[in-house]
Amino acid sequence: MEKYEKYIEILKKNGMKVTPQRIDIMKYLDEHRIHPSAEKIYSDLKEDNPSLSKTTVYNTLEALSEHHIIQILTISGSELRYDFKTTPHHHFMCKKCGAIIDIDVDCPYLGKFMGMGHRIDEMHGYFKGVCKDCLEKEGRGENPLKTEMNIVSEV
Amino acid sequence: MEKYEKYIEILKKNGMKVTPQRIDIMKYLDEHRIHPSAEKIYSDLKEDNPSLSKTTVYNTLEALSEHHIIQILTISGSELRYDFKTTPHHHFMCKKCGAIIDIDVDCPYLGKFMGMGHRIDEMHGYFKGVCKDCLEKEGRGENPLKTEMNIVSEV
DNA sequence: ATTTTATTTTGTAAATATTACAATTTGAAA
DNA sequence: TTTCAAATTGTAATATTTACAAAATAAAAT
Repeated sequence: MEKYEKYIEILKKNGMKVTPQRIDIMKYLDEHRIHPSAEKIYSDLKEDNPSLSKTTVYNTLEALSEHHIIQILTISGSELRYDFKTTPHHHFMCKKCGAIIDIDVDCPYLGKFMGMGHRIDEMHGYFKGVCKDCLEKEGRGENPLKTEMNIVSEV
Repeated sequence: MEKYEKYIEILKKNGMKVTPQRIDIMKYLDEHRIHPSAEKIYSDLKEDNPSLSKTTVYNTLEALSEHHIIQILTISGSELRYDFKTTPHHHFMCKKCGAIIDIDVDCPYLGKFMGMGHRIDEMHGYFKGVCKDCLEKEGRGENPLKTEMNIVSEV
């Protein structure tokens, strides 16, 4: 029960009720930094808590993201992914195996956009391609990115 | 009818069969740079071509993106958006009205990440927040939470 | 111009992800 | 301990996208 203090504290600090389900989901996201989908969170947690409802998973993820405790990633396009880390960083997704890798960089353009009059709440930097492991199995192939980008990428 | 030459040329160059539906969809995307959803493309084109099938829209968008003639945006999270422009650029999405605005910047991190051995095919820079127009309405207390996606401005 | 053939289009049905809703349960304040 | 707003649960509904097979068609071959 000591291990849960961290999540209880976060919930209380955000004025959210403390429930076992919320603690479980936060703990899962904290300890499984693979940017899981709601389905994966649900099916994994369901093993130890068979009464868990999928709606609870969705409700909880929604509540946590509204309080900026977690971050929603739209990188996949077919399902949302969830990230316990909310400080700005980029992601790379392998289109072969679906893995999502963290990339720690700071985006220099954030401030630039503020001057345009819009309010910026989120920043997402996504790269997609084929990861090193998948490349070794199938060969490197060709990079379909257009010209300007390839120049930048030769660095 | 001269206007279609551009799209016929692109299709032929990519070894794709030329069909009226494909021309219509490419023309629509080219002339409506609001990053529309499949549903919007379908319902708008359906007016002049009532026999158009939604499956054709999805099939065509899939084929066009496989040939890198168009780009798929995952920015929304609830639906895919399509962009006729395939050269790298960023996007800003207003969470109030759903508008997606182009932002022309080069990402300086692509090269850095390619050094790690992965193959990078796509780059997506997404910013999210509330656009200038919605902020002004919000200030006057006139912004209902549920708004229809309105037309997007371009930068 | 006609025939042929592989591809595309179309409509329906299915799959997948997410949300709505109402009844029950529960956390935490009184 | 009581109270009550909020959370959980299961089911149903919605939304987006994909699967599939029959009909139509673009483009190549004749």
